[in-house]
Amino acid sequence: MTNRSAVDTIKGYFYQFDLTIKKILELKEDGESIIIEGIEDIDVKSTDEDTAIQCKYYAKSEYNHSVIAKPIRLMLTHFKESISSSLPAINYYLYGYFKRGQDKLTLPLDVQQLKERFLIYRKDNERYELHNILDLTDQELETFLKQLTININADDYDTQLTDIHNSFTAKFKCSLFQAEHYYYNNALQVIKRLATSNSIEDRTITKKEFLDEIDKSQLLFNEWFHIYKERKEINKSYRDEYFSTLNVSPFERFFLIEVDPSSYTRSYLKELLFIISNKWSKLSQRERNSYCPYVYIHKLDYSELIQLKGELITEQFRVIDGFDFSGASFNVNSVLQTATYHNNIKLKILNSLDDLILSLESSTKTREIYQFYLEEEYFDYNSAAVKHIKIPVEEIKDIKEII
DNA sequence: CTTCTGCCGTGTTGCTTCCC
DNA sequence: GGGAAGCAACACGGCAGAAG
Repeated sequence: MTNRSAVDTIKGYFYQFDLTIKKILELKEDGESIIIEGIEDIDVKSTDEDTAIQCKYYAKSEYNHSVIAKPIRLMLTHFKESISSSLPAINYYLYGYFKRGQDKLTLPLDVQQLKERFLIYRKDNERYELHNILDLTDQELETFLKQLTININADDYDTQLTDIHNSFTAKFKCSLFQAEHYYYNNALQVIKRLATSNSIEDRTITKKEFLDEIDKSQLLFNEWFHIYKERKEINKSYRDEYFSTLNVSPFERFFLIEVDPSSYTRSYLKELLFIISNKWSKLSQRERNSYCPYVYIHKLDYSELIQLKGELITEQFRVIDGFDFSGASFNVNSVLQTATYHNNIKLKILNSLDDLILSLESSTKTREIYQFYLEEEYFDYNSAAVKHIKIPVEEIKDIKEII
């Protein structure tokens, strides 16, 4: 039970991030903006008005006046400050999710109810009346009520999240998978950067800036996305999306794998190569279109690559790399030769990105690139004819779970 | 309905280390 | 030796749920 509250607190945070994303998407004009943690949790600056939004997520508790009383008093305090220094009026929006008890609050509020339920409170056995402390007239409280919106029937966590995913599919004309793994993931990345910035300017973003920033093929490693979704689930959804076709077509598949030199072990990589070869080649005698996959290993030491290939050959696992004899230069036709039952080529290893590009350009078959990267993408191949899937992973182990 | 609890992030304080 | 920079320990406050 030690981390019980932590999990719920994190869910509360995510609820707030999601609401932020939702509010940005709801902005009408490209130039309108939001501020994270400005006056309240989220401040919306649209052309005609400003709204300070306070967000509460109580997954397991019941609504009570006292729960939202504090935020309302904070809002009233801000209201008082803004009228006494004659700042422009802003709207206040209290957005909350509760398990039950919403019927305790009847809207709209009148001044008397506002005082009784929210402004009169006790602390350390002392009775306080905030409207008197702040010296506000009933007329002013009336104005405050006009600027205040309370919504305690907010969407629950999952509904709100599904909502956002759907907005992304509509806006970017993409699949639900892409909405979640690309746009939502990138959106979290942007929100995270804003939320952890110090200055108000850095916590501000316009709708246009936001949309431009999340609409990139580059997908960065994002620890928040990994909190939101367990690594295993992420791997499974990648697997379901890209690697679960039953009838594997005889395409030229290029697997790009990045190793982390600090944690590299040869046996682990070899195991992965065996898995790739096994799953993505067809070399039976009766197969008319036999084939095997290509592999390029990023950041692997050159001498280590030679030793690795040597070991594979010793173990009767036939690999080719386009170099036919000692001293030869890279022969693209050699590496492109069809793998068959008879020549028993199980894997084609490309030694460099240059060899990879040459092979991609010279092949006339259907080509697919699967790039697995740790922190940053390392290969771009812009061709409408070639499917290029980029998948961020944390370690080689993840690739095994995905393919 | 209020108070308590565990957790987290942040700000403060006072000390050490480093460089001039 | 003095001042600036860095760092660890600590306290504090906010959060949501649970207990009282």
